[in-house]
Amino acid sequence: MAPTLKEIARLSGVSIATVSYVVNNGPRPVLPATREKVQRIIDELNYRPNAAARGLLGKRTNTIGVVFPHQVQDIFGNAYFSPVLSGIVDSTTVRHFATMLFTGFEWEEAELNIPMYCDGRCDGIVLIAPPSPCRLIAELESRNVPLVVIGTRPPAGEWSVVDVDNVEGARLAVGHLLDLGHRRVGVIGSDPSSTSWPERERGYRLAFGDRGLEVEETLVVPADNWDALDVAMRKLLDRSAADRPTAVFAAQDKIAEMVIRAAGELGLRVPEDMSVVGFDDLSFAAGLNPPLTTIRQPLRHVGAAATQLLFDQLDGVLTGHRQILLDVLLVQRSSTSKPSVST
Amino acid sequence: MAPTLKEIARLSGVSIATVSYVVNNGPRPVLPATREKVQRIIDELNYRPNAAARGLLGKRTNTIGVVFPHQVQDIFGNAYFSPVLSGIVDSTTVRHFATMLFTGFEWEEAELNIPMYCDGRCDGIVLIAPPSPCRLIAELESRNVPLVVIGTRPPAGEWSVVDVDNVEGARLAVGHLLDLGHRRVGVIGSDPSSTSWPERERGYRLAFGDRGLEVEETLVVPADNWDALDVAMRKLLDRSAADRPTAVFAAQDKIAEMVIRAAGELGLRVPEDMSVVGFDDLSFAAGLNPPLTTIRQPLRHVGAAATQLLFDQLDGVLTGHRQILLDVLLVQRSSTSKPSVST
DNA sequence: ACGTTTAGACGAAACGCTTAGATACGGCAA
DNA sequence: TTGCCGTATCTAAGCGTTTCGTCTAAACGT
Repeated sequence: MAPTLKEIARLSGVSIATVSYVVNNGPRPVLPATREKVQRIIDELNYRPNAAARGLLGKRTNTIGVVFPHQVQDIFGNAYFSPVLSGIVDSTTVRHFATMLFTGFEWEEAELNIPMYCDGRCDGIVLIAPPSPCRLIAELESRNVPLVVIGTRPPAGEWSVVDVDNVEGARLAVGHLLDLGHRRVGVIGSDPSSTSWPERERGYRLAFGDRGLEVEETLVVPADNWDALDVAMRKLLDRSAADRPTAVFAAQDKIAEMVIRAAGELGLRVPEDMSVVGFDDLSFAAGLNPPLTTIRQPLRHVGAAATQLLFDQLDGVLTGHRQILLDVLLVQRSSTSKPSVST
Repeated sequence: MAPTLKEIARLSGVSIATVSYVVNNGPRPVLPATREKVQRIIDELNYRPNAAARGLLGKRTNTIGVVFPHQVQDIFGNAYFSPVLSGIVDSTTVRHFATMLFTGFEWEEAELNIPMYCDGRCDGIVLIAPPSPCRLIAELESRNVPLVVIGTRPPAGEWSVVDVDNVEGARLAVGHLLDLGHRRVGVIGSDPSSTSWPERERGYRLAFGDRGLEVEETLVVPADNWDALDVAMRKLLDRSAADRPTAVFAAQDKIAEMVIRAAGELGLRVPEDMSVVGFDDLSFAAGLNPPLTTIRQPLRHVGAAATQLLFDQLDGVLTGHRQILLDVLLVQRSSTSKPSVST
């Protein structure tokens, strides 16, 4: 059985208060001789203060919770979640915090029951990509649980958030296509469960505006949900050569993959007949055929920044909410080229 | 702030003991009328019992810890760890347990300091692939922390373990090669930090024995460590055509990948000039060129079984240690074929 | 009508820790 | 000598639970 303060106190002939002072270095002075005597016993018994008892005092548990309320088969194979979590764990480990994982459940389940990360085992929560209007966030805030959200922006600064600069990323991606000489640039996207799609669409429009060009509205093809994507894609690609876009900005790498496949089925070569740009730079993007030009998100950094923000909140360095937007990078591979002259 | 038992008791006009009985359904009877009254207040305030306080009573914290004491860049990209963890999290979530993650540190660090998963925040620990003689395991056992180890077998049943049947897997892999008609079958392996290599070598020998064949000792090439692998590989492959094995069993997929590359550099085609079998069936194996014939480990299942074993221990269903060996599967892809007749 | 059982509720101890308040004691100035 | 102060230590309260022992009053058997 694990030794306790009382045990140490008994063995070293002092009170438990004194032992506590030794363990925590103060806040009261301890005679060096006493300190050393107590420390020896502590080392001998491999004593570790009980986290539950400490937590009970309203003190820190040195634990943060990571909540990813989605059901995916192999969650850790998930190309988005995995590097983000990696960034989080790195940061917490450095500070000798533990990371608690809550995942594998449906979102509704978490909304309904007050979930277990509200029961005081965590000092704070990192919530990854929750749907946007969200009772859970309100609940956590009302219980004063320090909270940082990744990827879901608040309508009006109601919570702290770390996200990637979606607008700028899309602007970069589409700008790249326009600068290559493309004019008929389509965009296809969908992501009802997150705030990223509208922003990426905005970036698309900005890229045109930057260059004094007009957006051709028939080339903007949002899909209400993931299933509607196939239909949307046909709508965009299955046209006469004149109507067809010469380049497509897919708002996610996964969609880009589908676009490339669909193009192939229609007998279009990428990039000769059609350029494709993605967004995310998930791990599979470089392995596509052709390797995908895309926007790289600094996902590990997103995780690290969120953790840091949470720590700042815990330390009281930061009060109120803060929004952090991380920069994004255009990665040029082989799925984009100048439009063929035959246009 | 989160509501407490006392708060609920005050609001519903009963004692905290009664509220506790309501929350936990017994073990003492409560008048239905009282129960309902209390329950209403509980629902209203979204009360959740404080985990720390419960933990303090020597009761359950409903948390298990997962320890993976290795430093990898993208730990969740790790093809072994990721599915195992996935299996663990699935199982814990079903039982409404939380999963605590300890990783990102060097093994020595964990050995030295008594690490934080010994401080009572977890009901039990799943330890993934620790090095074999291991102070930490002893420490945990001495503190009566329920423990299940994945992948590292105890010399003599000192701890509970879940592992894949390495012997049988290697036997299957090598048997496959022998049954194809290969006789000069090499084996190359290394994994000083785990117990799997010796077992896989044993399976290799058994496959020969099963068929009344003799092992050619010059074709058995262990490497002391990961760096020595390159040398070992040359030793095995860089020979005259007559001396060279016509097939190689690589004790890990990663090694198989290296073997295929090395073969290419020597001008050997796989499988025409040399067959290669791996072990693990990590996610990249199917994507190799050629797609790798290998032994599939049921990794998610390993995680799930370990968790179940831990739960059994927690429930007192199981006392003492238990060893679970999971079955393994030969996955035939294109890196193996009959030996060319020109032999 | 009496003691005995039982259902239902309460009071309080205990879990291991932190910390504010109390105490003991030696040294110093008056 | 007395009083005061600072230092080192101790005592004890309290964190939010669970649970055991106790208490009350109604139900029971005789």
